[in-house]
Parts: sequence; structure tokens; C-alpha cells
Amino acid sequence: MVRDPGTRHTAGGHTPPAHIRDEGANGMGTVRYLEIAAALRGSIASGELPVGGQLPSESDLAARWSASRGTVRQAVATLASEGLIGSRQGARRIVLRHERRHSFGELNSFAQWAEGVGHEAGSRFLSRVRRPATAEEADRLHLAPGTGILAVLRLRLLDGEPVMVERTAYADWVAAAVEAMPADCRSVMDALAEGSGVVAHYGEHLIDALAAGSEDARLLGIRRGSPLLRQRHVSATAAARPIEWSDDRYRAGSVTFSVSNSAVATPLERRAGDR
Amino acid sequence: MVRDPGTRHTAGGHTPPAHIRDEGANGMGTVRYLEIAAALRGSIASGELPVGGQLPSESDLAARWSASRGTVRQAVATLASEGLIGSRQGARRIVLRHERRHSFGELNSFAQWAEGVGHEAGSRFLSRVRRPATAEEADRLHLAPGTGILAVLRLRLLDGEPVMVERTAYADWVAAAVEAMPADCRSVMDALAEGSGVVAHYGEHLIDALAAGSEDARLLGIRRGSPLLRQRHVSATAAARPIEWSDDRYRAGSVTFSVSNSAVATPLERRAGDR
DNA sequence: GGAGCCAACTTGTTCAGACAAGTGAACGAC
DNA sequence: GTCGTTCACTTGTCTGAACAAGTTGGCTCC
Repeated sequence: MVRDPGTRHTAGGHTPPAHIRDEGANGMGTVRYLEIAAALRGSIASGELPVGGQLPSESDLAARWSASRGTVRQAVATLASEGLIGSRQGARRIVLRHERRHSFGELNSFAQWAEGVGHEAGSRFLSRVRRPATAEEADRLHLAPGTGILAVLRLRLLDGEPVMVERTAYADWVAAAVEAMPADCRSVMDALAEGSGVVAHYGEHLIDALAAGSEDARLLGIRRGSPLLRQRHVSATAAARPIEWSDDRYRAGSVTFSVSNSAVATPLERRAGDR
Repeated sequence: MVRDPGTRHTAGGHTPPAHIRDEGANGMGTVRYLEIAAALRGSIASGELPVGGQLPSESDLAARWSASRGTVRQAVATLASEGLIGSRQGARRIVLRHERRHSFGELNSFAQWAEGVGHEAGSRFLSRVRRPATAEEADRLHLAPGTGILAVLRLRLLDGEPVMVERTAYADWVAAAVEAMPADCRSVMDALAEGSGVVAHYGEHLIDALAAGSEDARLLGIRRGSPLLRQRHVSATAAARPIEWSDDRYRAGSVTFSVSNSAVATPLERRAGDR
């Protein structure tokens, strides 16, 4: 429980300003609670903290890392939001799963996701045309009805095989940048980030199933009417400015979406169809 | 910024123990940060804080509610985890959406969800049989291979129309309770909670698409091969003990799943299929 | 008028301490 | 032996203070 001021790392508190960083090479950010979270995540992934087992108590962790309880709580809250651990008042925290969750970019970008899981992503632009936004597109992109958008049709390959048809509407203010990209561009979002400094920060996703239309079927090499998993999503900047509205259709069996929830945090929502 | 000790509600801090509760009837729990969160949620829902607009600053809110900044931060963190607001260091928080998200129970229980959105849920038990768990069932339910489980086949109706086929494996320790339920039981989870005190606390969901098999087609009144949206999920107690593992297949178009994410919190994950 | 700088503001991180509330195990009574 | 009760432990909530880091708008200087 006794703090040892000599072993503090950096950042925050009433710590003396410039401070020598001991045992560096911890990868990146010296944000204390993320360090602790990363260490716990590692212990869970390695099996040192088995699924169903208990985590050390908060005061335990606080003492071990010579951090305050608040910082430790922020660390475990991070893991809880990832669905790795659960907690209830009065009892020790427990490990729920040992796999790690993917990052934001890997959900918003097909290329980033594929790379992250060790598959090779391919892409083929089939068409890029400017046209006025439909009512839905204008709504999703927070644009005035009829504003010009860039409509893109792309076929996406996973390890050489076509798995997804992507129909995206890019907002007017990024259209020029997307138009200028080479035809074999792997990741539009990556290119936008590097070329124009436009970085996606928020996303909303709608997931349902539908039958393949004739165009879908032709492009994916399946029969018309075959089941498709559809993920419609809108990406927005940190300032909540919508970037793109996309309709992605995956061949059945090619991908599965997964999500954890708990009584305290429910990210996923189910909605009834129109009809 | 000046605290007014007289207007404090209850709970926490070095507040004098027994304290008169002014302006009661605020519904339930007098947890300060939830109160603030609820008020903000209301302002967002009513349009007082419009989508794209800015929230008051933390110190503003702290002063207005005579709460500490930490408590206010907990309140806005709650809204952020619901995808209602976004934040970035240095700038004021912004409103991302105005609709509220559903509760945990509404995602885990078909009946609770249907009721919550104003539809009428129907249910028909088609079969309930005890049999040894398959390898996957044993794994998902944390049971020894071959342990006896209760396999249930149910047809679910929404407003009288069949929309979903549910195939659930209940763990041995709840099997008897489920077996004893009446054939017209609306919600197994509700009945379990009331009858046996077994309450679901955690869930994990896998979402994909597949073609209807002959049994699916017959029950849902659609053609074999029609697209279905499949939601497989496992529910667990607060102590992380798995209760049920279920395979729910929705008719295409009947439901849509939605999820929000941000660069700081990504609940949803995409996984490649086996093939 | 435009470019660059700065200062006020706002969110992010951290600390130390206090009380409330739920859990679980050991203990004692019947 | 079984059933309550008590108590140590653990998580939940809250306070007040401080420094770090990013944003924004206005001001100055050219």
C-alpha cells in the first residue's frame, strides 16, 4: 500500500515535471491506466489469468503498480468495455474471455481488418461516378438533399476470392480526394488519412441479411437469391462530420460479426424491419 | 463552483449519514452520475441539445449540479458508451445521435425486446428434449463433454407473424426449471429470473447470414435457401456461469442489428468465416 | 489582409481519502 | 448438521485538487 515515488513512470499527478523514464521500451503512450490495462490483457491472453478466474483486487493492483485506486479502476473499466472481464459489487472481478477485440479501424476499414487478421485484402474499383445524393444518402451524410456525392462500386477480395460488394457514397468534401486515388488503392480510409488528414472517429453500423440481386450475384460468382450478410455503415470525423455511407454485402459464410454485452453496457441494438 | 451542501441528494462523499431527500420521485436509484446522465439524455432526446451541437463543459455541469468534476465525467462517459455523444481532448463534447439505445435484457430476450419496442411477441414450444451436449455446446456452456442439456426448439412470432426459429441448449443446472415451464411461456429468461433467481448478466453474440434449411423454411413459411439472419448467443450469470447457448434465425428483413463505435471504444468485431 | 502566435478554455490523466453497499466465509446458536 | 449472524474484504460512488495536452478564437505583426 506504500507508494514508492522513485518508481513512478511519467505523466499526471503532482509528479515532478521532468522525470527519468525507467524501464522504457513499453511500446508507446506512457498513459498509466493503459499500461496497466495492457499488462492485464496480456496476463489474460497468456492464460496466467484463466477464464472464470478472479483478478487481483483493486488495492492489490494499486499497490503492485504503485498507482492510485482510481487509475486501476480506469484500467479495469477499459477491459470491461472490451468484454474481457466482468464485475459485480462486493465480489472480485472475473475473466470472461481471453481473446482480444479488434480496433476501431479494423471495423471501419475492410483492408485494415484483413491485414490485422493475417488475410490478404484485394480491391477493384468497378465504377466511380458523381451524382446527386438520394434522400437517404443526404440524410446519413448530413447534406442538403441533392448535393453532389461520389458513388463508388467496389469488389473486395479476401485471399484472392471475391467476398464482398461495396457501394459507397462519399460526401462532397472528400469526393475529389477519393476520385484522385489510383484504381488499385487498397484502403480508401488509409489514403484519406494520409493524403488529406481526414480520419474516421465514429461509426454506426446496421447489420441485416438479404438475398443477392443480379448484380451482386454476378460480381460475387454466386446464384441470384443467395443469402448475403449486409453491413451498412456511416463513418464520421472527430468533429462528427460524416465522411461516407456504405452498403457492404458479404457472401454468406465469409464473415461473422461478434459483440459482447453486459447488464451495465449494451452496445448492440436490435430493430424491427419496416413491413 | 461553490457547493451548496443543502441541496445534495444522498449517496457518497462525506455527506452526513441520514439525509433528507428533497424533490424525490426521480424514479429510482439516487446515484448522482446516473441522475445527471439521465437528465442529459433527456435534453438530447428532446432536441434541446441538437445533434451536432455542443454539450456544456464539465465545469459548467459540475457547477449546475453542484457535483464534482469526476462525477460529471462518469455521467458523460455513460452517454459516450451509449454512442449518444462523442468527445475529443480540448474541444467540447458533441451530440452524435438523439435516439436512446436499448437495454441489456432487450438484446438477450426476444420477448423483452418486442415489448420494449411496442410489438407483440408470441412463442410456441415445438420440442423440448434432454440429450448429451455436442462438443460445441459443451464448450460454449463450460460443461464437460457429453453432459446432459435441454434442447429446445421454438418458433417466435412478432405481431402474429412467424419471424424467427430458435434452437437453444440450456445448461444442466437450469434444465429442470425450463422443462417445468408452461408451453405458452412468453419469456424463458423472465421466468428463470422470477422462479429461480437466475439472472443473465453477460452475453456474447455472433451474427452472420445463411440459407434456410428445410426445417427453417417449413417453420417460417418461406422457400428453402432463402436468406436468414442468424444470431448465435450465449448468456451467463453475474458469476460468469453460462446459462444457455442459442441459435436464432430471423427471416430476412424482419430485424436489423445496429451498433455504434468510436476510435476509443469498439464493441463489435468482424471475423472471417471458416470455409 | 494574411500569417503566425498566444492565452483562455476544455478535456484527459492522476492522486489520496472517505463512505456505501454487496459478497463470502467463518463462527456460533439451536 | 443446519441455519443465521457477524465481519473482513471488495467493488461502487463521490470529493477536491493538480498538471498535461489539445482546440479555438482573437490579437499582433508584417
